[in-house]
Parts: sequence; structure tokens; C-alpha cells
Amino acid sequence: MDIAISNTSDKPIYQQLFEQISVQILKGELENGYSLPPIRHAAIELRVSIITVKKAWEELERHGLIYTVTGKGCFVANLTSKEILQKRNEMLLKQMVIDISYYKSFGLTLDEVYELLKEIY
Amino acid sequence: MDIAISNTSDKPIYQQLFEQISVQILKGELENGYSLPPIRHAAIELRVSIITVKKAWEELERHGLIYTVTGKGCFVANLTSKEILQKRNEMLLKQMVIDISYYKSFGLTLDEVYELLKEIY
Amino acid sequence: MDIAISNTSDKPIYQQLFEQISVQILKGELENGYSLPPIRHAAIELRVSIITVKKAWEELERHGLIYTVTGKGCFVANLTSKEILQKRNEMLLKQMVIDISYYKSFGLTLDEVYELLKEIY
Amino acid sequence: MDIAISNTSDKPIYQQLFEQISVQILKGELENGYSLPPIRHAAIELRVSIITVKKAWEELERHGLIYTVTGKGCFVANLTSKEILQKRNEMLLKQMVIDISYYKSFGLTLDEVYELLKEIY
DNA sequence: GTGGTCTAGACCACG
DNA sequence: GTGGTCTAGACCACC
Repeated sequence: MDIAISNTSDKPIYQQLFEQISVQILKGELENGYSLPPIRHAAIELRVSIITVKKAWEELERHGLIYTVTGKGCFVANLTSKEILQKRNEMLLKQMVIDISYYKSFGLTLDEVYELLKEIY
Repeated sequence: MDIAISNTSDKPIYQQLFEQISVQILKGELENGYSLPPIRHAAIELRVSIITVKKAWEELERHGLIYTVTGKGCFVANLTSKEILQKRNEMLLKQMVIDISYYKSFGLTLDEVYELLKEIY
Repeated sequence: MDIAISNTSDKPIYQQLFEQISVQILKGELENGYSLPPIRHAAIELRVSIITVKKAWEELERHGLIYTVTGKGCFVANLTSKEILQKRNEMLLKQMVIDISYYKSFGLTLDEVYELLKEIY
Repeated sequence: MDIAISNTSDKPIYQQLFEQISVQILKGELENGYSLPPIRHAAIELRVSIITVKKAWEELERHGLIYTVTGKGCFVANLTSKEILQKRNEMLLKQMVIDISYYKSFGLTLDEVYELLKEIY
């Protein structure tokens, strides 16, 4: 578990958990079939509530990134590299559409956005 | 008042108000000294509470975009085009830093981000 | 009328008027019997409402700094230099007691206050 | 909670709350990480509205004196003694500049102010 | 009429 | 239980 949680962030903790584990799976850092730590262990290690971990795990399952075997644990889904790429782009594009609509509201063109992004990167 | 409020959005109403009016000011759509509608009128027109409007207006004032004169009304601040550009970039960069950290977590390079942005734009 | 009014100040306008004229009288800049401009003239010159000027004048009269002769106008009261000094200290001390209670709430000693004041002066 | 609210004061309640708690934090009376009472409890105890407490707490957070964790509570920020001193002077100087401009309008010199302060202290 | 403040009560997300 | 938000209605000071 290589997770960093911020209490003061405006993002709910379960969301932070979901996002970070999603990324790890979609980057291939967690292999197919990898067994996620039991909810209780993860909760203790991350110092969060069991409910919070459960919520994050549920969100992962809803996105088809993990599957649960009752009584055995949770495992990273068996995804082909094509499926991984597809899901990754799906998540990225979903966020980008939101981000871009914000930039557009200021009347920015694509090139202006690019210039600003370059500065930060 | 050209404002669209979404009750289903995850963003609080006062935040939506603040953002939309900010954009209008920073795009120069509302001229210096322009008199905003009285909070009570705005509240009725937008079908929200007075306090909600007030909260948005306060945030605008805190950002130096408007100023209020008790008993007279609220007015768009007298900003030079340089100041407007500066404030606009301030707001944009603040959001972009967040957006980029998300893209980076997926391991995306600047060029990959650009390619995706181009598709959506 | 050497008065500077700020619309954006948190102090009400009539209060600003009252304070500035008080100071001028108590500093001896306006002599005994000096005729204040008619309320209407002052209102026009200062670009404020007649009501606002009236309120300030009333406050001045209540403090014994001016007197009104119906149909003739308002005049600076005939105060001996002793009375002026007394009224001046009265106003100053009243404010200072408030200021000091604020400094004291932070646990500041007289010397610490002096040091900070010296910096600003 | 050692707070005294005055309904007759010209200062708004949320401002009184903010100032008094600020002072307690900046005097070191409330330690780092100290958990403030839940806003609802504070509201009942102080016999004010939840929103009023919230407004004061928000102002404290804006000044970096506390931080809130949704669902957990509000806590005194982790400030070094250096930061505390800096914030304290910031608040004090801001007020002192106003106070001094009033004294100066009467033509008082620094020494005269000092003499008067000494009398009252 | 305008902004400034306050209240009581309510619903929701989070942990 | 905790904070986050919202509403409807009210009173006040100021102009």
C-alpha cells in the first residue's frame, strides 16, 4: 500500500483512496490477480475507518478494476492491456472534459491553454 | 444576470455563482463600476437564499473583483486590463496545478496531455 | 470644507464627516463663530445625501462643538482653549481606552505597545 | 470555550468570536491540534446560530489559525512560536495603523500618545 | 431601497 | 456525530 492521504484536502478520503489505487492498477503497478490487503488491515495501516476503505473498494469494483471473492478477499481484475488503456483514457477524458470546460469559460484557446500548461509542467 | 445554477452539481451554489460572475468580470463582460443587482433581487431571480448570494458576493469582494458600498449597492471593481489578466491567470493556474497533478499521476507527459486536449477541443 | 470621504470605508459617511470636522474644530482650524456651510451646499459639494450631512451636524451639536440658529445656519461653538483641550482629550481618551483594551487582550505590556507604535510612526 | 458575547456591542457576533479565539490561540492558550468544540455545541452553549459560529470558524481558517476536517472536527493549526508571533504582530499592526491615523489627525506626536497611553495603562 | 447580520430548522456527505 | 450547505423570514444601520 503506497497511499498518501490528506485530511485537510477537500476531496473525501474514500475518493483519494479510489483515485490512487485506480492509477496504480491502470499504470500496471498492481498486476492482474494481485490480492489487495484485507479491508481491516488497510484501515489500520492507513489510519482511516473501515467504512471509508470499504467505500473506496466498492468504487473500484464498480469501475471493474477489482473483484471481490467473498471470504477470500479482493483482487485486481484480469484486464488485457487494451482494456487497461481504454479504462485509463476513459477516466482521463472524463476529467479533461470538465477541466477544459473551465478553461473555455474564460475564453481560452487551445494554444493559450498549452502555453500555461507548459509553464507549470 | 446571466447565470445558470445547477442544483444537481456537486459544487455548492455560492461557488457556482462566484465562478460564473468572476469569469464575466475577468472576460471584461461586466465593465468597471457596473452595478450588480441588489442581493435581494438576485436572490429572488435566481431562486436562492439571500445568504447564498451574499456568500458569493463576499468571495468576489475578497478576490478584489467587486466592492460593496453599504446602502448603495455592489459594484465591479476598477481594474486595469493588466490587473484583470493577472487575476485571470491566478485563478487559472491555481486550477491547472490541480488538474496537472492528476494527469501526472497517470504518468502522462506534457505532449500526451496536449494530444488529448486537442482531441476534445 | 477640507473633507475626504471614502465610500468603501467601513465607517459610515456621517461618522467620517463628524470626526473630520471635530478634529478641525478641536485643532483650532475653525475659529469660534465660524459659519459652517449650509447643509444643502455641503451635501452638494461632498456629493453625499442631505440626510447624511444633517446627521453629522447633529452629532457635532450633541457634542457641543457647534450650535444651530434656526434660519441662520450652524456656527462653531464659542469654546475657551481650556474647554477645547478638555473636549479633545475626552475624545482621544475614549478611543484610547478601546484601543488599549485590544492590545491588552493580546497580553501586551505598555513597553511592547510603545515599541510597535514607534515602528509605525 | 471561554467566550463572552455582547449583544449590545457594535461589533457583529461572528467578529467577536473570531477575535477572542484568535487571541486565545495567539497567546498560546489553545495548544496545537486542540480540538475546538463542534460548531453545533458551540452554537448552543453560546446561544447563537450555527451559521454565526461557522462564519467565525471560517474566518479563523482563512487566517490559518485553525483547520477543519469534515466529519471529524476543527483543530488549532500547528504553528511554530515564530509563526504565532508573526501572525500576532500582523493583527496588531493592522489595528495600530488605524488607531494611529486617528491620533495623528489630532496632531498628536508619538511622545504625546505615549504619555496618554501611560496614564490609562 | 440597500447591504449587514442573525435565527431556527433542515438535509446531505463523510467517517 | 461532525462539518457543509441551504432556506425563509426577520431586524437593523445607512443613504
